[in-house]
Amino acid sequence: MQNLLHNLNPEQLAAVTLPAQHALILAGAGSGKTRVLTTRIAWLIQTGQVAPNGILAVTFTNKAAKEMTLRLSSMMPTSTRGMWIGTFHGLCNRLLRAHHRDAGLPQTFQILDSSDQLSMIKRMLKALNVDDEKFPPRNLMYFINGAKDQGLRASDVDASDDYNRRMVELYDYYDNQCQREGVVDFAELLLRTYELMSRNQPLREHYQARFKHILVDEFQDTNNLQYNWLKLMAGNRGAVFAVGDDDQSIYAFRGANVGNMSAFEHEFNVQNLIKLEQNYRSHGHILDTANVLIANNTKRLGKNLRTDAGHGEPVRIHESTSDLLEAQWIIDEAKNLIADGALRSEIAVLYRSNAQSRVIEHALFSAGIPYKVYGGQRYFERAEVKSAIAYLQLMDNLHNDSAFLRVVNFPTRGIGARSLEQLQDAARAHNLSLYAAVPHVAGKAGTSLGAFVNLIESTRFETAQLALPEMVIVVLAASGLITHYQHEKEGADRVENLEQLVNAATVFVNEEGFGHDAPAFLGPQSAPMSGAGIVLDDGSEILDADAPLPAVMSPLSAFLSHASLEAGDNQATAGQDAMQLMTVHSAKGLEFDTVFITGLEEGLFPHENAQKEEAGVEEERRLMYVAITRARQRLYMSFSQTRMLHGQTRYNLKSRFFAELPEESLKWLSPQVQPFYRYDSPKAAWVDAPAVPSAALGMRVKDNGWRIGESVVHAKFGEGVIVNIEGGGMNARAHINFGRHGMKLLDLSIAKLEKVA
DNA sequence: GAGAGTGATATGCCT
DNA sequence: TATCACTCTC
Repeated sequence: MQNLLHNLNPEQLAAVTLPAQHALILAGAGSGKTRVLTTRIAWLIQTGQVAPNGILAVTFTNKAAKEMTLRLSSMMPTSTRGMWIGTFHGLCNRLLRAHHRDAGLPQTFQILDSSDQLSMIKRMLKALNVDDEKFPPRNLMYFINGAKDQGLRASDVDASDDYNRRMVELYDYYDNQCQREGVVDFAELLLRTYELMSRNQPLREHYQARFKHILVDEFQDTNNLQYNWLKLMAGNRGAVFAVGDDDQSIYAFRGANVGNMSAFEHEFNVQNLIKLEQNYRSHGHILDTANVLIANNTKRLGKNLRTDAGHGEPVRIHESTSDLLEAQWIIDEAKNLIADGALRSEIAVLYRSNAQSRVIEHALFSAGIPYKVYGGQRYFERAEVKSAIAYLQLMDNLHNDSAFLRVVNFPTRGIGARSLEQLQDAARAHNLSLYAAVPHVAGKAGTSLGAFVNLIESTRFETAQLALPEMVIVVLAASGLITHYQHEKEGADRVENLEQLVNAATVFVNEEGFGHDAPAFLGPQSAPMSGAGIVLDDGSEILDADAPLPAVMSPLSAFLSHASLEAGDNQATAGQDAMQLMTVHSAKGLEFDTVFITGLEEGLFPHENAQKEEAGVEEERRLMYVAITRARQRLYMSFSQTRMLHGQTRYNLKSRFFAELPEESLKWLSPQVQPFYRYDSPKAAWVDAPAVPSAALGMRVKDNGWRIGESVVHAKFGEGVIVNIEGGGMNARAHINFGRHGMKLLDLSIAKLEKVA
């Protein structure tokens, strides 16, 4: 025990040893949040306050859940079995499998990922003859997910006008279609579980009695449905231990509601609020920079990080004349660091949007420095893997129309659009799934479709007794996928990815505790009821979702869930020591010795789409805060006067955030850099910025004395950059980017502009 | 049914 | 600018 609590600072210790009541832990960046969370669990168990199966720990990502499990098992002599640690979606999946009947789902229901969902919506709109110009599939998807995230079914949504009424109808139709096919989207996993628990009292009480302690990671990222889900699971017995950082809330755009933190405090009458403000990650100047910046936000719960590490190096700021030179500077600087012994993997280059990575990648590539870009395509999202998965899905659930359509003619087997149209008509006419409607299609189309059905049937028969990995092998061959890609000229990688699926299945079966001989198909074996089950109103007893996985779902169903819920690593191929490139969003939760924050320009960071409302700018500021706090020892920030974006050169002002940083922690590296557009030194421009297109170099300068790219000051709008000049002489007018005041068109002979020295 | 051509479109992205 | 989804053509 002493061991366990050893080395905790007073705040951490206080948090870990709080009584069994609701608690809100404000955990700053680098303050040992995960440590507190895991130690709390270990402490609760070791002091005998709760049995492992009384613990429910919820995270957002699989990575976080794994990390937590890993740390716990190294911390505790007893195993972590019995505890529920997982993502919201993973836990809901488990509950829904165990209670699929009560939830109104088939045992083998399947999970749609976002792309499946979108194609499903497109298909539906086409079938309903809806104008997809007027109702873009993507918008409908956001509409549906947004509603579900609020806990609203179609019948709960208020539709004020015709357009929304139609959206609601489509939402309803979509839900029905999902139900017919036995598929659920991500939001549905949560909503369905929420509804199940609200409706079914014995079930609810069973789990409420069981989970005495509910711990939530990244609480600031919860949406309203997740918040209510937690409330429901806690009932009035469970103690909720919520850990989060309002200053790191950067996912409002996908429904996260920071307001849940203060709502939690009030609604749960939280008596225990603890702030973890001791930072173990960053040097002083870096931390000061973060603190001073975030203090500009008005809506905060209030928190200030401190460190025992010294000031360290100042935060270095670099200005360049073009994005190309910015990239070059990063490389020069990184080279020096590497020469001084820095690990490449400890150098991260962060940017606000993905489009910015290209220039940097190019420069790194030319310089021969290994690098990794985060955020690429993940394993289970690859087209060939999705197709293989679709065959498996179809075999597990013949009514999954999405899976059917994906593979019915892939590899091609002569089933064209016309045949499918007939099939879809037949399916609609008889209210059947596509698969079931095949016998209703006559003629040639019927024959070729029948052949496909035979293929699926015979493969099912052939694999009925096989274990999952063997089944995958058979399916890969029988489907013709392997052969198809073997004959394609660039198909070698794809064949390899497909073969990888067998490994993935093997690993999965072993890790999840299915016997490795367990037939993939076998439905759940009924687990012995030892009074541990849940007794329903009618006296019948059902499984606790805690029953061993094989009792809850077949290996195949489990594997398919896994493929949807964990699409795989988001990281580029691992391997050698390489520099790390990623967006600020994906850097959350990571840390590096050296961090470059690039593209700090008005319109980019803060992003122009966020500038309209104050809430948007505050979120951008939090994003900047996240970026800064990733750095341990060295932090660089850079911006560029010009940048190529969408094929156009943009002239940006430096980010407003610079004005919010503490000057004493900064070191401006390039005060001497002459802007290439300096009126009196056009020559220097060519030396500094060879990449800038001629139009930008003031070729259009007229006798009005102003040129494109020049910085100006306006009495009312402040500092700006001339982006374009129309006309000449007395009629000259200039488009000027005034950053937060936006783009203005000013008459040069009237507007009182001053040059920036 | 594959490949060329077109045109829209371009924050952030976990499950 | 570059990508992607989708349509058109042979």
